[in-house]
Amino acid sequence: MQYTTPDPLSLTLQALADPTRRAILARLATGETTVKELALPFAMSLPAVSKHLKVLQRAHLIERGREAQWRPCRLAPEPLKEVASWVEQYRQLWEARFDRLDAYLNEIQKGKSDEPAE
Amino acid sequence: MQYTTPDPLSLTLQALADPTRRAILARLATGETTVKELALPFAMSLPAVSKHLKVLQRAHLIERGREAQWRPCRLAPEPLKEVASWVEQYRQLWEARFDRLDAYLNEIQKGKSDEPAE
DNA sequence: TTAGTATTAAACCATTCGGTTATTTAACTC
DNA sequence: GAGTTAAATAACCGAATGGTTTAATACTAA
Repeated sequence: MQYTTPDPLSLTLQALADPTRRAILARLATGETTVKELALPFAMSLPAVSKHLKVLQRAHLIERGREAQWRPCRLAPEPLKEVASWVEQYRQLWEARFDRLDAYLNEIQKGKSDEPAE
Repeated sequence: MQYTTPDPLSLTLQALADPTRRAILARLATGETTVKELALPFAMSLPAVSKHLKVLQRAHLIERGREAQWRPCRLAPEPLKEVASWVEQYRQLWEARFDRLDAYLNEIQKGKSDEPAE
């Protein structure tokens, strides 16, 4: 389905960048279930859901089992760790920006704004 | 460039799902700079980098300025907040999984494994 | 005005994506 | 075996992606 396998983080993020797939993960967070049941809430065909599951599986965000004619899916949240730690690198940056805005608003409050927030 | 604008979180995640774009953000975390300078580390043409910047801008992850013939880019980390809070929803799940593995390993250590980790 | 620099825009290309319908495969049940 | 159910696969489609090269735009500087 792809020429060069992307790095794991890109693979994870790309899998997460679709609302249907995130909804599937949210459903699976409440417990293992079947493809048919996963497909129920969505206005799309079963094969479409099957493809989404394949993308999630390729990103190691779900694992599949076998039980008679069912192929139950369960959440595999481990790859999310890498997403969390990647985004945490930037936390201080967005908080710094907030701090600056805070400081600016405090200045305004006091009536003397000598350092505008951009 | 797109028919229906996706939801903001999908837009952000999709923008992040490319190693070039994440590298650009990492560079911008150290300070504002120009397109040409941003393009230097990459083995691709300038228009390619320009397109990546457009994607990041569409996702509101960067902002552009104007200074003579340069269009300096600066990081706009706010959308990452939503990514952080989305992924945090799952933290207890991946930690729970670790806990279960921990418990299992403890059982093994003791020599009696009556509850295998799946 | 002309030349140079920074950047974008346009047109193109191959691949991927997200969906469809129709067909297969696999397992169960009668 | 025949029918039913669960799910995947195949073949197709239009749009988006990530890249290219070539041309245009915007500004500076001589």
